[in-house]
Amino acid sequence: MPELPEVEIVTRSLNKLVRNRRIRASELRRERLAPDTPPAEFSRRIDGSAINFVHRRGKHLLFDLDNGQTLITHLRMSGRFMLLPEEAEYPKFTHAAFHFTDGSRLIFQDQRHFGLMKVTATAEMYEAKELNKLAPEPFSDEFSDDYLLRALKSSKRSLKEFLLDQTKVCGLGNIYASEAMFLAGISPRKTANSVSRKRAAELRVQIVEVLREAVELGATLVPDEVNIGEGVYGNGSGTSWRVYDRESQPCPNCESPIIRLKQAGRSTYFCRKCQK
DNA sequence: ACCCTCACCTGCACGC
DNA sequence: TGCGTGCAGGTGAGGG
Repeated sequence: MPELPEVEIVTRSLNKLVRNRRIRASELRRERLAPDTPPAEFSRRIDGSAINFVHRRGKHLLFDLDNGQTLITHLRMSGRFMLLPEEAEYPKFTHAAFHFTDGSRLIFQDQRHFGLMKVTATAEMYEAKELNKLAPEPFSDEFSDDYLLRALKSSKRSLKEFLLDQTKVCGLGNIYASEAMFLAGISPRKTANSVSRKRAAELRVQIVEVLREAVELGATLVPDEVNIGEGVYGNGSGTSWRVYDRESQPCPNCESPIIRLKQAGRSTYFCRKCQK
């Protein structure tokens, strides 16, 4: 389910729901969920600790524990956390479970099995391969016009592919990449290094804006306390995208039909008239 | 570097 | 009803 805004909402929800709860026992039920942390080690590094704080880096969720360890999680396409009462059965595709001392359980459920976890020392977590190459956070000062322009100039790929590269811009996925390019009026087919300084500045503004808007919409939803982050995409009430998933529908600006194309095997949506 | 395809999985919507 | 096809919000690997 995740691009940056959804992960941000999940992070906030988890902080409200499980911060300070103590994990009596953890269960890595599917080993390949955490290829770098075998089940016995997984439990040894987690069990008995309390969750100090949950934060986010790019699309990764980070659970800081009070024993100096951090659980790094990526939801990929279909991963989700659920907070289950003591008596509830595990849903299908439950790949990890965290049993709290109060009897409740946080479980990680992932139909498509793409999600990933890893336990690392908190002090070293930003050196982990999952995090050490990520681009600056879009909401930080580091994500400046100069940064983006320089990154763009370093790449000959299409702008769409550039925006999906988490080492160049982090947090965008297939939906918000299309949305940001539409708002900035730039064609997804343009080469990254052909974007002018002026348009790069506009693109930066729109990337931040599209993400900020989505976080805000997500934050207005009544949180589902079992299925954490449920309904966050499309602000819970059907799609609200301007161009994404709107092939052949009228452009919100000029009414000409939205085009769908394939780039690197993935759908891109844009308006031929408004995006040059 | 780049580009492309495939792989990892399941489920759903569609057309026949 | 069933069956095949293509698609899905993410990424990493491997080959050219």
